Parts: sequence; structure tokens; C-alpha cells
Amino acid sequence: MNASPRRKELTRLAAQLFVQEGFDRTTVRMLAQEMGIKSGSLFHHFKDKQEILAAVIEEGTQNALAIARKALAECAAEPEMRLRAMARAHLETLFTDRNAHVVALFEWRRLDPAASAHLSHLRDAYEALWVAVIDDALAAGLIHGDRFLVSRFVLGALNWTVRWYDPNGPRSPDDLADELVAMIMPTPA
Amino acid sequence: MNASPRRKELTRLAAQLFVQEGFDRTTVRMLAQEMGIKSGSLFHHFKDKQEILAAVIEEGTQNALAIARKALAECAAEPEMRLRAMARAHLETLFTDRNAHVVALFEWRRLDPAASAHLSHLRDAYEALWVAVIDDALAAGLIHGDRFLVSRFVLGALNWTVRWYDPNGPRSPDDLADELVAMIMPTPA
DNA sequence: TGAGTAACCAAGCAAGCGCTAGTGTGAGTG
DNA sequence: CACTCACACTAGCGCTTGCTTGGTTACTCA
Repeated sequence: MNASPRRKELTRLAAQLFVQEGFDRTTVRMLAQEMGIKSGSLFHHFKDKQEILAAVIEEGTQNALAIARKALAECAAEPEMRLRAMARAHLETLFTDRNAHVVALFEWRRLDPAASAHLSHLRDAYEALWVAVIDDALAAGLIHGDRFLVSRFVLGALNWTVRWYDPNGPRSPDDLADELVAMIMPTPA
Repeated sequence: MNASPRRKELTRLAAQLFVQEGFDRTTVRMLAQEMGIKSGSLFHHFKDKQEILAAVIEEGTQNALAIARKALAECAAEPEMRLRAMARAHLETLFTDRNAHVVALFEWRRLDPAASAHLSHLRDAYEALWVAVIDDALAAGLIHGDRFLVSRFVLGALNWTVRWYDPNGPRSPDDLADELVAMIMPTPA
């Protein structure tokens, strides 16, 4: 709904706390303190604690969509390049908007049905991009397997990186993406 | 600690509720009702709400270890068979003890430090089995890539199945495991 | 200058939380 | 028979929760 700069900043802070503590354990008083205001004032910006969660997830998912579309628009047409670009874009958004995405991945169930329905459309749009890229790669004989299973496995492997990957380590997210693509391609580069 | 049959049954029920509602949203009163007792009586079996969580996770992880060891002991010595056996074992335990594993995967952070330290050893033992199998497969030229990355990616893809896989669907967990192994092997069967 | 508004605060309510204290009760044991 | 002990109950304490209410401040713009 609203998208004031103040609200955006509060949403960013909320995402951080939700990751640290989990949605349920994060109290409105903790949120308010982190934002430098009192707990009552929170409800001037958000009608609900739920609405804060929805704002965090929406923000992250919108960014993911934007980055993926941009990456696909800019990259070459070969299926291999598109697959690599998509994997790179996924990890890029996963680690630049890390907090928002961790919340989206692990606190989705806390959304009330209305918010969940609305955000599901966004997520479906994102996954549709993936399925299209996987289909092209399959058609080109680049990879093999069931289109449905392959995309689930690949997304699972990528999403799970938030549980172990250290962005300060020696490997860049792009390296990671390339390694995964190489792993599922019959012919090593 | 204790392992009375009554306590085991209560642990099973708790796992189910923790999956349905999440650990934080599951109140001791809900747990008690599901178990057919009053909330106060719960604390005769467990000293803490925390201890219930630890019991659930321990149960699941012990089973995973036992099943994986058995599978490895019974299967042939070829790296490919061992890899397939390990993947199958992983999905088998993931879906026969589904509730416990979902809790272990997504509520681990709610453990207090003491319980977490204790259970980490169990999990490390399990992951060590995986790394050994992956190492053999790499050495045999069966798959390619970094040993660390490959095991993380594979475990991620497998663990993520709890988010989308429907055990009542047409595909069996064994099919799933075989498809994943095939996906990362250069030579399609 | 003064009306309108976005942002905030102080105070607190009703409900729900984990957990404790004290008390049966019925089955098993000497 | 007396005794224990696992198991369950009732009652409620002390605290935290999300959220509301009524009012204040600071800024914008006609």
C-alpha cells in the first residue's frame, strides 16, 4: 500500500530483526526500539504486526523479480548463458536482500491468508521465469531430467545456500552459481 | 534422558503440532490438549517447553543416522550405488519421520545453546557420512565439482523437498533420489 | 497566520504466556 | 496392610503480548 521512505527504512530494520529472532519472537517493542520510536508509534506506519511481515516479504520478492528480468533481458540468447544468468541473479538478490529473503523463505507460513494469496502471485511469476529457462536448457540437451524436478532441485540447492554460505569467504556468489550449473551439466567446462 | 513409551508418544504429537503451528506459536496448553492431559501435567514428562523441542529433534536425527548407516552397510561397494543409497536413505527418513525432520530443519534456532551443542554432534556425524560418500563419487570420476559445494548443493536440494514433495503423488521418494543422482551425473542412465 | 497533517508519545487494557505449588489417585511392591 | 511412585489434576502467579486511546509536537503550504 503505502511506500513512504520512512516506511521502507522501517521495513528494512524489521527484516533484520525477523531474521535474528524469528517473526514470532520479535515483539513490537523490540521493533520499535530498533527504530528509535515507542511501540505505540509503530501502528501509525503499519496497521498490524502482520502487515510488517507482508511488507518485508513483498519488498524482497519484488526485487528478485526485477533483478531476474533485468538479467534475462541483458544476457545472450543461448540456453546455457540464460541458465547461468538466472542462477547468478538468484544468488545476487538472495545475498543483497538477504534479510528479506530469509524471512520470505522461512516465515512465509506466518502470513495471514489474504497477504499470502497476494504474495503468492509474485512468487509464481518469479518461478515461471525459472521454469522457462529450465525448459530451454532441457530442449537444447544441455541438462537432462524432468522439468519439474530439475527446477525444484535447483531452486532448493540455491535457496539452501542462505544456511551455510558466507559472503565474506573466498567464493563469490557468481562462482557459486557457476559451480551449480556446472554440476548439473554433463560436460564439464 | 528419559525414554518411556509415554514420552515417545508425546514427543511424536509435539512434533506434529510444531510443524503445524511452529514452535513459538505452539503453547503448552495446545500441546496438553492434543495429548489429552492438562497443561500442568506436561511438566511431569518434560522439565521445559525447550526440552520437548530437543526431544523431537533428537528423535529425528537419531533415526536419520540409523537409517543411513544401515543403508550404507547393506548396499554394494561401488560409489554410484553408495551415492544412490545415501540419497534414498535421506528421503526415506525425511518422509517417514517427516514432522521431526521439518522441526529439526526449521526450528533448530529455537534450541537453547546446551541442547544445540549436544545435537550438533549428532548432525555432524550424519553429515560426515555424506561427505565420505561424495568424496568416493568424486574420486571415481562419477560426478565433478568441489567436494564441499557438491555436498551442500545435494543436501540443499534434498532437504528442500519437504517444501514441495507430496508423498501421495505418483512419484516415490526412491524415484526422487534416483532422479537427483542422475541429474548430477554426466552420463544419463 | 493558521489550518491540516504526518509522526510521535505516555499510559494501559485484555488476553495469553510458561511454569509452579499443592493435592489426589490408582496400580504395583514389601 | 502400609507404602511408594508415576501420572494427572486444580488453581493461579507473574509477566509479556499485540494493540488502542487520547493527546502532543513539528512541519508544510495556502
